[in-house]
Amino acid sequence: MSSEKPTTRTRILEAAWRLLESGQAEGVRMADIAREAGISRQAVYLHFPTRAELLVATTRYLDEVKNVGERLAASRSAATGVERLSAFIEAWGNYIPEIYGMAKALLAMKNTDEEAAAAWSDRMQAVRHGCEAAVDALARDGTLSPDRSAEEATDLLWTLLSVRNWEQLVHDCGWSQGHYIETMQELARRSLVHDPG
Amino acid sequence: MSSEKPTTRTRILEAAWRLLESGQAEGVRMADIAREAGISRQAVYLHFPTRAELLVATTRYLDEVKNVGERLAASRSAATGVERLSAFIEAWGNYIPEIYGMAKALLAMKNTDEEAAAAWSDRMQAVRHGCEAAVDALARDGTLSPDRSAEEATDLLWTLLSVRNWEQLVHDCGWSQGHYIETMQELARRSLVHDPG
DNA sequence: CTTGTCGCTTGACACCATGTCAATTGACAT
DNA sequence: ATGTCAATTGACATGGTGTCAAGCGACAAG
Repeated sequence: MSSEKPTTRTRILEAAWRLLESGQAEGVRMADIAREAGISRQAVYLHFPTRAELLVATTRYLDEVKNVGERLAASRSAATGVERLSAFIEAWGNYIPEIYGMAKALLAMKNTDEEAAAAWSDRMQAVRHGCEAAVDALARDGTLSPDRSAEEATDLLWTLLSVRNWEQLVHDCGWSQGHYIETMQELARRSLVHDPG
Repeated sequence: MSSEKPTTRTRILEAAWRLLESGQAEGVRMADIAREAGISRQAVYLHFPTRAELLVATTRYLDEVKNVGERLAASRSAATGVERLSAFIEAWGNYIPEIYGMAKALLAMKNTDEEAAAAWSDRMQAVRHGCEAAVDALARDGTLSPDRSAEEATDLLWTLLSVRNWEQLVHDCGWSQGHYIETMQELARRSLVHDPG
């Protein structure tokens, strides 16, 4: 029942995803997406009023298909705050490369498009909540570094785990994904956890 | 002799700077800059062939006027590696807000314009060299964290001190400039320095 | 005083991507 | 047959960048 008849809408979303995923985020025009989906440029506008809304919808589609929620299950079920922190970093850190194409496109639109900015901010707030939950777990254990408030710690962790930082370390500096994850885990531990051991 | 007759070129650069500095980085068009400089739009093109080259020139002009080199003098003359690290973070961290308008505009163009990307990368490499020098000073003192190579440490420090991270903490999270500096210094110490204390 | 040229102006225009509009086609249902 | 729905075709408006050509005023040199 699932792969019977992909609707045009879905074909557009998958086309957008495919193009964005494979580099050149900035070069993806409405006409390109239409061609990739095998329909006319105007047909795209019948389904999505603006480029921004198409990108936003693609983001949601990705989240649905990739099931972000499930990914974070491990981090929620961790026994201690420290373990939870590490699990969260691993889960989110490994999700970044999968959404990187999308993220880049959305990030680029953020400058000019109000809605794209709102959409991105929305996604990032979700990540921030994950950070907050991890920090709260530390606080409950009494392992949160004493010279940092929960909010500050959340801000810091959230910033540390930004897509931009991932991009810089993995793409620009050539770090492996594994090394990125390990280093972020260690960095978070050293900067947020009291007496990290 | 200095403020006798500002050349048109200089007036363009100052106009661009003024507009970029005061927010709305994305909304600064060639026509706006021309109007601000009190000349015709086409005159701008007589001095700068493209928008990208104008932005790049403005960046260089800013660096010249603000004299970045001098700012880092304090960090170079620090006695210990740890002091040097802190001084460098303070110097660069306090420079960021002054170039933020420019940076934002250049960063936005990076996606589409080859030359803007190159110019930005160039500026950031300069910052990276500063990071490298600080890390090397730690290594010479024997205070560089043993489980990190000099290059890794440089990558990490450089990423930590990115304009994007400053933007997120100070703008999005509402941190004060002072708090940003202190936290970055502490974070760098905790993650790069062996037995920080 | 004329001639040249330099820096700038004016205005028209090409280009390109987004988004709009209107008329048309083809499939499917009733 | 008729209606409707999704999609097509092609024309067009908009907004910003960058190009081009003609003209103009000031200043220098013959």
